[in-house]
Amino acid sequence: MASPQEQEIYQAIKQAIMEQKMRPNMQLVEEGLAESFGVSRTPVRNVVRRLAAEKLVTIIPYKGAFVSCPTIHEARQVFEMRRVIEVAVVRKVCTHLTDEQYQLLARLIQEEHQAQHGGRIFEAIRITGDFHLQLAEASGNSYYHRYLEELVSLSYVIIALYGEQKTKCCDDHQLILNAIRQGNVDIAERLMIEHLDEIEQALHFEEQYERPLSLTDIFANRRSRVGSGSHS
Amino acid sequence: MASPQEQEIYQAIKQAIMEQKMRPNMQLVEEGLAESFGVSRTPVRNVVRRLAAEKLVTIIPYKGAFVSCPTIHEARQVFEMRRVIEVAVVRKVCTHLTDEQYQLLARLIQEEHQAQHGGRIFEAIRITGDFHLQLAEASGNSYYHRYLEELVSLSYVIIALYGEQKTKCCDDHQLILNAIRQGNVDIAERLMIEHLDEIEQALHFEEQYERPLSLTDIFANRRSRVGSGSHS
DNA sequence: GTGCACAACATTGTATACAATCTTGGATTC
DNA sequence: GAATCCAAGATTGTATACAATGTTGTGCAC
Repeated sequence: MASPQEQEIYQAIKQAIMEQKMRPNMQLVEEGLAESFGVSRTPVRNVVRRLAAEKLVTIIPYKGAFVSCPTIHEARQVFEMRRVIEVAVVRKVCTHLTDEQYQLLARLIQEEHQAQHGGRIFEAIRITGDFHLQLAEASGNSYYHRYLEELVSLSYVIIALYGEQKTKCCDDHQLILNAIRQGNVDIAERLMIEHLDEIEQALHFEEQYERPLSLTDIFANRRSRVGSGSHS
Repeated sequence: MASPQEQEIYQAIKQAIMEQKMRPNMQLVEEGLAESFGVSRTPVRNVVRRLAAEKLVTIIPYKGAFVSCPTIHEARQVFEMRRVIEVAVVRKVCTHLTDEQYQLLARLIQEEHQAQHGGRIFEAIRITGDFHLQLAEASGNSYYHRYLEELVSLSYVIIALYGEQKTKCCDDHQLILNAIRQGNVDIAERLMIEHLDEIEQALHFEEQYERPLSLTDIFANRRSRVGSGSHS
């Protein structure tokens, strides 16, 4: 759809965000990125706008593009949407999973384990997402995959913001895959919901943990205090 | 998010596609559009790419952008996805529809009736879509609305391709709204599914009605015949 | 007459230049 | 010393120019 050059830039920036090399609220300056990739601003601009359409970055007119910093509220919406889509995916896949697709998913789980044990944490996280996406792909409905790709990307950012760094939920995928393999629709659905709930509940969504990272929010209640304190 | 200028161009082109002023597979030439709107190619280009991200147009590199022409297969996927999302929307809205939201939806239904009776067919179609979108908005989860907006737009194109021009399903919306108002989750869900199924089944999805409009497809089986006929 | 090569054209892809807007720093005024 | 205004800088938004690519038409060879 887009030119191969743009596709490359898109993948690079997206991966940088997902691997937390670019943290939420960090600015994406077009000229800087253009220089890094050895191209002009034009293709970079297109990519940034595409990422904005996917809500991975937020554009403020005449100010700049920033890595999105989902609020707790938005994060909950993302996981709610994931539940809806992934339940539909699981239910559908239960009825017609080919051997080939099964093998692919099983291998992903194995790779995830290996990365986990090898301490390659970002690879493990990436593969975790790939499992969900591959499952969506197996459903045969491209919209499940398309929308889930967006939601999974956002999940990475959300976990970066509110999650603890350790990831453990490995067996869940295997259990889900087993249930699907056996065509156990209701069990597979239940397991998927529990799995997603587990991820969501591992996040620090209590108010005190909110990390807005936008300065306006951080110092929102300061104004009244300034001037009343004793500054030496 | 995008500049107001681009937003205007976006709305205009999108509406033109939805009102069938631009038919599937028609090319969107950037310079032509730019001239129409009195701007340069740059903002038009951004809009076209945005529409491509929404699958409303298809870009072929170095060739052009064309109004999408969903296949029967893709159309079915769109309606499957709609069912999943809209069922979730309806179930959620059942539990917390405010009076204000109810009034808004009731008024949309009324407007739809008026447009229908007044013969303003495209307005009626537009309002039909607005009802579904407004319902999604009432759910409070912006992702329902975001994705549904895409799917509803595509539905217009699909109906343009495979549907008959008469639209009748008016009472459905009222029945759904009543069920929601009464908090009847299961009935509301059933009605929504039936409603969407009705729309889908009103489409001519039999093979003989497929209108690909891409010339390669139209004349796919011609080659063998050429030369064997008697051309005077 | 048919098939192929090449050139002209149309259209998109990319780079660059300029305009619009926001932010920041300093000078001026009180 | 504090507040305000204005100018300089930084960054994005838009327009234009040029390069890459695909399409179409024409002429030549056979």
